[in-house]
Amino acid sequence: MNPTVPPPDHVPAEHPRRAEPEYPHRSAPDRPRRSDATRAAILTAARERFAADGYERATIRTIAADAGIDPAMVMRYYGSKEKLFAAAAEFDLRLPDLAELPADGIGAPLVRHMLRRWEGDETLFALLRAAVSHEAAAERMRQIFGAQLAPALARVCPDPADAARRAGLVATQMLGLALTRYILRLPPVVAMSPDELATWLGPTLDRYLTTPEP
Amino acid sequence: MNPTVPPPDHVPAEHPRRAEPEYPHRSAPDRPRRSDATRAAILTAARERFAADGYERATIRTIAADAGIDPAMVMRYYGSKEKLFAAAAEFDLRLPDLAELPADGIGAPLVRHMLRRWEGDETLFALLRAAVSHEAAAERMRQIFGAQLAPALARVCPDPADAARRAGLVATQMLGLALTRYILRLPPVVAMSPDELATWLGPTLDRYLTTPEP
DNA sequence: TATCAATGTCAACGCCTGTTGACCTACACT
DNA sequence: AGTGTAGGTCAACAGGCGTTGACATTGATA
Repeated sequence: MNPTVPPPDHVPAEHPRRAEPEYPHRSAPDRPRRSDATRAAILTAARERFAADGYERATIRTIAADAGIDPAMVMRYYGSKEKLFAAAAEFDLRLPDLAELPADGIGAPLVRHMLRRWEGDETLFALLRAAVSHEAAAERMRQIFGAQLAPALARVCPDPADAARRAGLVATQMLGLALTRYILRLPPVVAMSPDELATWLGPTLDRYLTTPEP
Repeated sequence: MNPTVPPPDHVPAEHPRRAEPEYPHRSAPDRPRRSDATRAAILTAARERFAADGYERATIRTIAADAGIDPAMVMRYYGSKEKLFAAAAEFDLRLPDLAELPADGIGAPLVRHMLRRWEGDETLFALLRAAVSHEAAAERMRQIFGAQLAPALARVCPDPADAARRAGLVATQMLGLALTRYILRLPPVVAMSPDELATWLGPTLDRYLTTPEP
């Protein structure tokens, strides 16, 4: 034993093994990496699998197989299944500026926008399927609600004080639509066209947003 | 070899091993069995676990442990995890006769009834959590919709021809409420009282049920 | 060209799962 | 009293899971 070694009162640090190198010799840390294609393929496959199968049935192995790479690469680039999901479940509702719409007719366009968003991006499937039995995913949904939907709706609420409650009411209807149409696939809800749905649900949303406190 | 034995061209039947004995010597096949308490304990534990964890995270082993018995008993009495879920997910909405209510005020009582039903019986939690990533459970939800909700609502629809569509619209709102309040736990929705929710959502349901085709 | 980190491959680990078969125990009937 | 069967226990199986470590290959930099 060499008595000159530093005393062991320091933490052995994170011991990052071979996780996610830091590129210390590069000037721009966000420069494109040679592995970007692989990372993207993993993320795409992950979204597909999480969307189709939910969190627990989607496995690292099948995701890797879909992406045409080794399961170990998934661990290398994303650390764990949990973190892979967190990366795959990033989502932007892309809500338009609702103040530009006629104040009493926001509902129908909003329904149409959400239907397009659901049908064009499977990330929301992945999120909802996972959120139902996975607390981290549920937290992510609450976050999207609080950071994206609620603020956008607050701009068109007559009384900003209870804007959160009104946004919550809107969420019950919008998420219920997605659940019954895309996940449970209740036949009558599947059969209706986006325009029909907008016509029926639009006034509901308008009432939740603008009707004075009952 | 006895040549009088029947020729072997018959199917060896189901080969039920030791599954679910038939009680051939008893007169009443549905007489109470000595194992009824165990069966009930299994079913109760199964509902709790399926409700809390969803289909895949709920394991036969933990369910058996909750019930204080051996995992093999679960297999003996219910055959497989799939069949255990099918047994645990039996559900009756217990909808009242809606025709007895004032025709234009069905919505609010209906909301209150459904909230009571959700809070008093975890079976619906089990069903919804499982249905999102389990096709058999989704089919069960469609079945409850088609056999219980839709017929009850059809009795109060002005035009029975599109009663199914109106029931579908009601389902979007009711299931969306359950999803956001009990599963995702969106704070504003959790915070509202049953009466507040009935006041807000009641008119929505009334409109879906009674408004002329838009 | 030599070097070394980034990228990728392969095989295995420990754990947990649904399910099964062999084996006891205790009750209800004759 | 004796016997057959329902009820219950135990240990193991085969397979899948997330995850890891050792090793090979590639390509940009020096």
